Amino acid sequence: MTESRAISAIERPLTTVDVVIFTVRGGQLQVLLVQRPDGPGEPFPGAWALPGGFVDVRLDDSLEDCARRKLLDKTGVSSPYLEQLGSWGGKSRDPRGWSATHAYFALLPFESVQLKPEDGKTGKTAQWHPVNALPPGQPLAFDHAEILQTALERLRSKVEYTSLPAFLLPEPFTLPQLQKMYEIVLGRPVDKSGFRTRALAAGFLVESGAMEVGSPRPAMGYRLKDRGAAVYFPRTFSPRSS
Amino acid sequence: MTESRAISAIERPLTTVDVVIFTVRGGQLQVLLVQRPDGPGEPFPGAWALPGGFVDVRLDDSLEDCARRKLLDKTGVSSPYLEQLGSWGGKSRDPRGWSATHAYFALLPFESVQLKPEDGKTGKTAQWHPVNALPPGQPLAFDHAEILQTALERLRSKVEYTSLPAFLLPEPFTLPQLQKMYEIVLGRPVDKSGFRTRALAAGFLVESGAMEVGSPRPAMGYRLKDRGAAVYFPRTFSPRSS
DNA sequence: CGAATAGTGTCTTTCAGACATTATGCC
DNA sequence: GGCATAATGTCTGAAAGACACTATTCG
Repeated sequence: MTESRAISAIERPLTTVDVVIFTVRGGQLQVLLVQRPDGPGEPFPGAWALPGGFVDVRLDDSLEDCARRKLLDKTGVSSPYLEQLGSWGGKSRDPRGWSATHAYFALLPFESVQLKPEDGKTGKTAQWHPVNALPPGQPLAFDHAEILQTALERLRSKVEYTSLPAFLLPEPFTLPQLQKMYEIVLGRPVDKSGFRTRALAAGFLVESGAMEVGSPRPAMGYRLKDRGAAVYFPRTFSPRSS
Repeated sequence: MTESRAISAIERPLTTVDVVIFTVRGGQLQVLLVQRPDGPGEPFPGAWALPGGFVDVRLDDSLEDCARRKLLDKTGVSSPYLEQLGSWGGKSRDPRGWSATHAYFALLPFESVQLKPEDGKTGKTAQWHPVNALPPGQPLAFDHAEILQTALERLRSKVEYTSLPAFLLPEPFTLPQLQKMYEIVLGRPVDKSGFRTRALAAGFLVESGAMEVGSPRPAMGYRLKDRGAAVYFPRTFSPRSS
């Protein structure tokens, strides 16, 4: 049994955290990617990858702390929507050895991001890429394509029945703007009337006064009642509320 | 940057896998727990814990392999429903150092389990415990209470709109038996008519001939069309199918 | 025949989808 | 007034919840 061996004798896998950071820019869902460094011994040199890296047992009190640190480092955003996605681990995903990564996914408004023009030391650059138009002919490093795919599926699935897209907008926002976020993520139009009814009934919005938004008629502005958590819309198999 | 340090110099967290194994026995949802060993340096000696342990980089090709190995070891079951639950990691969850665990949850029919009467070497015993009546006054080891809680929430939530409870039954089973599984997990009665309609419409069942089941009238037996995956019932915000 | 369980039918309410209509502000 | 967008109203069909009813087997 593993437990009966001395702790120090146990061979420990490499432990990393990767973050799938989504935003919407120019009407498209985009993901933040960084380029792998070129140094000796570096795996996948020059390839695009999800931002992430080793857990630093001195800096990070927890996995989520680690994810937040990497997110802050790359985007300057300190409190986006952040959710654990899952973990991927095995002997062959990293040429340097048995490794396990803890993947998170984050949503943030494009306007809140301050990308560093260039990461001085390593020359690595972070860039937004439309999820439907990743750099062609250049597969992502490690198993990051699979992780990104899972993140996309999770996002699209949850958008069907949660308030997640609200975290893609700066506050305050209007209902038509929010509807657009849903449409962009889902990749299909959403009926206005039904959308409004459901969004308002879900009770995650608070009015914050009318907004000028560049269109003829001003619209009501809204804020999230609780930026800390997403709201789930009612599901099936549940007893009717009222 | 962590990446610029030599790989060998990076302090690696302990890496474990834990499995929350559910079954239904005696009309109750139960979870399999093991007792922590008593040896020197062992954390939480004697406490109940989720089955799990260190990843063995020699034995395990992947995290899921590791979970399956532990599951087979404890229950003798080789292909239950198995799903990743999430990961928990931090500096203080294990007194032996910074550690990260990858948690899985499994569903299996009670009848398929062969618990070893006792694990010879360590004297550890595995036992079923009703989730509503864990050993009183004895908190679970590590953060396993939190992991179990998360597993329960995930299970109860998914039961609302998936075929998960079917994995708690040996095949073939009848619709009334399946309905009972839903009711046990959800903790409330479910309407027979509606249940039958939805379950059959979801299309994850295949008829397999009538069964004697100890009740006056025989019932139709069913098997799962695909034991490899759960089926999701239709959700909201989606275009009508027909 | 009665008891017990399996399985079906019916009614009603809710609600999402589709689409039409009204409201408001700017040119 | 005309236009563009915001917001609301109306109709319909699908489906879930509730509950009544029929069917089959055993004693």
